[in-house]
Amino acid sequence: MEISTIPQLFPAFEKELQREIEEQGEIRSFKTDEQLMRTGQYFRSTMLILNGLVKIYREDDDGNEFFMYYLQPGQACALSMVCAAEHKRSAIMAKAVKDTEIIAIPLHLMEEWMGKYRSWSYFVITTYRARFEELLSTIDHIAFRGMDERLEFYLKKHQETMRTNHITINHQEIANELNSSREVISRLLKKMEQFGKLKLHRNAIEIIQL
Amino acid sequence: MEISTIPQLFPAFEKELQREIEEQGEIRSFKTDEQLMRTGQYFRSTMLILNGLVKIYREDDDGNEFFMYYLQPGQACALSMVCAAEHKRSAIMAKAVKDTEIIAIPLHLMEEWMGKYRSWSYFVITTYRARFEELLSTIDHIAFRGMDERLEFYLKKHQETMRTNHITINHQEIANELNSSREVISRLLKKMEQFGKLKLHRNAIEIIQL
DNA sequence: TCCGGTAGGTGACGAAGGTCACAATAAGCA
DNA sequence: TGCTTATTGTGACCTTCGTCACCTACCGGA
Repeated sequence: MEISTIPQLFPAFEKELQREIEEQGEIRSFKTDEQLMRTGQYFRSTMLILNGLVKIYREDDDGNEFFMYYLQPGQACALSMVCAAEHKRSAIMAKAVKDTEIIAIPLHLMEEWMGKYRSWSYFVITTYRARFEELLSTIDHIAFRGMDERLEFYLKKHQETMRTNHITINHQEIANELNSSREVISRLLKKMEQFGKLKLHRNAIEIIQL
Repeated sequence: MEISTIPQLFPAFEKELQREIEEQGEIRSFKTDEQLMRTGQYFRSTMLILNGLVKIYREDDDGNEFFMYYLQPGQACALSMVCAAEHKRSAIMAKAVKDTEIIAIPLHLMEEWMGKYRSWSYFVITTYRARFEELLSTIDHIAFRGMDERLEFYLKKHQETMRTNHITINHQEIANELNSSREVISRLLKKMEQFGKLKLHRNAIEIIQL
């Protein structure tokens, strides 16, 4: 795993802020598939992604998990900001999809820096903005689109984020993330294969043309 | 319409900021059912609600409108902040449901105040937070719940926001806002009436017990 | 090589919800 | 009062999607 430094990942931050992050932030590591946070958990810190890759899910009471968006190195979890600040339970679940390192910023620093560093308050706002857009786009899909379009969008996102046409995943997992069922996903994938959009393998999907 | 002053609506703002808003903001009035912003429009300002009531919708390409949440006096449109700052087209539509007055803050002031007034940057972040939560709850409903639950939630929200058990609306409009069809809504409402949850009238619904 | 486990394929069926056609009311107005 | 229009009610039918049952293909280890 390549080590990325704070200055590299957050070049817009003031030198002083970068130093504070390095000194006061607590680095935590997660293995692939490990959960960074669980639904119902309380937050006492917000987290910046250093390296790896994280997926953010919404869960309902029955444990269904619904994939919302990816978090990449250099990004922060907007939800952890919301929850930390409001002393509320987390309403989402975050899972590492690669081995991942994050740096945790305690709540009191987060607040303090808001007044102290312009680049920090700008970063926080930009983070909200970006996630806001993602959520809107998610709403679009589930409100207006059918499962076929949503599946295609899901694969496209995966392809772009992982920068590969070879997706290692099984149908059941996709079904979980789209809050659907394995059979439905299998059928739709088969149809897409017939249209020449992709090729199906065991435990893997090869994207041809979406 | 009662006139609410800036200090009354935004008591947390510094005196100086309140004065700037009064001096530099541009007050605009909208009649009931008038659109405050349309999908595809560019923003050059953000808007604070002074009085009245605003509904925020997401629209798709075919003109279907999907109700997301209410904005009340003292609140701001988070989306207008996003869009204004990113020079992006609006992805949402806002409609006055009562006669409404807003005060428009030009983009450059919005940015300037971020550094100048702590209460302003706090306000902006709180606004994002609140809308973020609304969106998450919206996603929950459309991802995990059936139309029956969503209809009930919709009526509950209306009841709470308007502080009345007498809702003046027809079935077609509800269907539009939930991205469903009139017949489905009529059937579900009828069922709810049979359960004693409400009473149906022409152009109106009387809520008994939700 | 055999066997068990996992992944994927398929048909049958049902529920939810969208669509169409048309009937029944009620409100408004000439 | 009678006509017109907007609103609501209803049955038939279709599509999408979830579920169940069961089958097939493949992989990996004993």
